[in-house]
Amino acid sequence: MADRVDPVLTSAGYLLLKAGTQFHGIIDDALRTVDLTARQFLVLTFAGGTEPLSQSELSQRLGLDPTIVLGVIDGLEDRDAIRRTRDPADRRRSLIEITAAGRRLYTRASSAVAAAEREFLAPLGGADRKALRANLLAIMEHRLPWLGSSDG
Amino acid sequence: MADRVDPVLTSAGYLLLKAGTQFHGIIDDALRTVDLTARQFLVLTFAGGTEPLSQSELSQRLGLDPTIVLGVIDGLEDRDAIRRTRDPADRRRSLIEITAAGRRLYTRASSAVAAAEREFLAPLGGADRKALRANLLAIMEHRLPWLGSSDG
DNA sequence: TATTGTTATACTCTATAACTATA
DNA sequence: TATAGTTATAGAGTATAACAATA
Repeated sequence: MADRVDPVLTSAGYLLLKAGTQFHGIIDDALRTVDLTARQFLVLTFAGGTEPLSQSELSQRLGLDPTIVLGVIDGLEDRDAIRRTRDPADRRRSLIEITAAGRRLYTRASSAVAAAEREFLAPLGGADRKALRANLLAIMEHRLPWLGSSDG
Repeated sequence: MADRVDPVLTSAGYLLLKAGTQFHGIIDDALRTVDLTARQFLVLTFAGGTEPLSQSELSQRLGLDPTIVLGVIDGLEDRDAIRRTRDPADRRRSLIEITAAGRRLYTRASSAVAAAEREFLAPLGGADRKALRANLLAIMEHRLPWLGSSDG
């Protein structure tokens, strides 16, 4: 099958590209029900982590320009989902923490995202889903160093 | 490992998102050696297919606005990589065909892309690479209908 | 002198609407 | 009347550079 189609169009790389952009659109749609963008959702995810992050750390992990992160943070702060606190140890840095309201929002948002992911991966059986995740993790682990594969 | 990281950040969906955007950057870099963008490369790929496509068909397959496709086509035509021909059966449509020079360019470009893909997938062994591609194909097949899984 | 966060500005990219020609 | 392609324009999104506060 698909013999008359250019091999590029069935390559892992091309499919990865298309899967990424399509899934991005899908979670944006799913998150619209809680009035969040994918980008805001990710900021909220990082803000809910164990250690508070500064804005510059956040921009590194998101792979976004600091000036863009700024706007996202402003929006989430206006909605009382996150809070800025000056770092006492270095008063230049502002630490981003999630609020109680932000946590409630995040709970609703992440269940919407999880549902969208389930639907997106529906063509795969359980074993294949697991294999896909493991393979993606193997590829991306060293590109997302803060996943912290082995530091105490 | 990674127990202190939010489950969202190790989910298949999130990894897919990051893999997609990072790989996009990687092929843009790789294609810079032949002075092409990822988008131009894909247009060239479709233009080199068995049947000539119109601009509107092209925009459907690329998932891009027709006005954007227009600009890409203009650029590739200026470089004599593709050629516009009026469809004799419907003189409103302009069919996009690849030229001989375009084919030479495509050959160089696709080997650059293939090398980038090999490097990107390097953490995976042969069996895992095959599994990844098969899983992505299973997910995307019905979302990329022109892959034509079974039409004569 | 370097860095964090911020603001203001310019630039690129994308989408919208209007137009021509074909059907 | 509807569609393919084109053009012009407006809008969103992004990056660049300059500034204030802190180190």
